[in-house]
Amino acid sequence: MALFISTFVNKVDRKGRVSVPASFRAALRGQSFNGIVAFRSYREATIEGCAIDRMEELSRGLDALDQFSEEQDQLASTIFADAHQLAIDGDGRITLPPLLAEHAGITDAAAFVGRGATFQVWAPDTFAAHQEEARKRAAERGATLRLVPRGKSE
Amino acid sequence: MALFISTFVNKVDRKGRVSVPASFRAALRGQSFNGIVAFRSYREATIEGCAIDRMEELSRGLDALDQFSEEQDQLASTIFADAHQLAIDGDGRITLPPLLAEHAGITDAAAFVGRGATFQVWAPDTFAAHQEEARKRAAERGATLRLVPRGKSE
DNA sequence: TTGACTCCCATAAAATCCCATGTTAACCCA
DNA sequence: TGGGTTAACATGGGATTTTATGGGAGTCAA
Repeated sequence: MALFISTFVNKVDRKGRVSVPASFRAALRGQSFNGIVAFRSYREATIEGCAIDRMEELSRGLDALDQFSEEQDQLASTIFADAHQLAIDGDGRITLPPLLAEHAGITDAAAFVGRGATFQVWAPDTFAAHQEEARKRAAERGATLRLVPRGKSE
Repeated sequence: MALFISTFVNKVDRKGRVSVPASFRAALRGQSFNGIVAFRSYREATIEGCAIDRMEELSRGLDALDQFSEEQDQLASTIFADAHQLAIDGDGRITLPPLLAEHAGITDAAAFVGRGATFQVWAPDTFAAHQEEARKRAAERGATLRLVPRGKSE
């Protein structure tokens, strides 16, 4: 199982290219499409990213929601409509579409943030603030971590 | 199930490398990734370590939560964003990322402390103080370890 | 032609591999 | 049981490879 772990800050050059962290590339290896799928987060100023395989799962997840709910409808149009397939070039880089970069406020650097099965791409400053906030709340509710269900293999 | 037991103090060389205790390496053997996952403890001056399998379980646990809920978001950014994948080289060593080493106050030596399914990496001095403190409090409260009943799958 | 995009190459820094060595622990055998 | 031999481990240093990152040449379409 491929996991996206850790945070990497890479530079965006004047052509809009960024190196995808090597460990993320390793997690993406062996897929039908050598690249990532990216779409705007509808909640925050960040780009959501994942492997193409993941999109299929996400699609199944949407199907499980109430077909005619407003929420389902919004998610479907937000995610799939403006999702981009970004190919990884020979040097391990992708080119950020201006629309996405703008949404995240990314100009000269991008933070790739692992989240397990998915990852996010942030403007470094924005992410620092967001993470600080998340840490604070995690510390307040330290017990939350234990609520995550364990697998049977333990 | 992999078990991390006992405490080992190893030297950190000028490149930031440390030998992972042999018995810990044995516990890590046969996983999808030959290495450890490390992240800063948010309550103490130590590095938390575990096997990648454990992270995969966590990831599955996250998937069980609502994909775009705030809770899911918070956990993901606290756990995965902060974590580092540290590969074990041919000589059984890992390289400590400066950020983590700094958080734990580790400079020229590191104490690997087994905790069963996980372990911690401390600066030896800090750990000695911490352990002393823990013993004192355990004695005061007459703390006991209660055994968790086994599941059938084990 | 101009702009956007894709390859390809160059380079510096960092991560990784490889080998050598002293030391300790395990093993074997008479 | 004692002593010698091996094997495993921790640790240092050098060599090699990978990464991130910049720039230029070629391609295609409007």
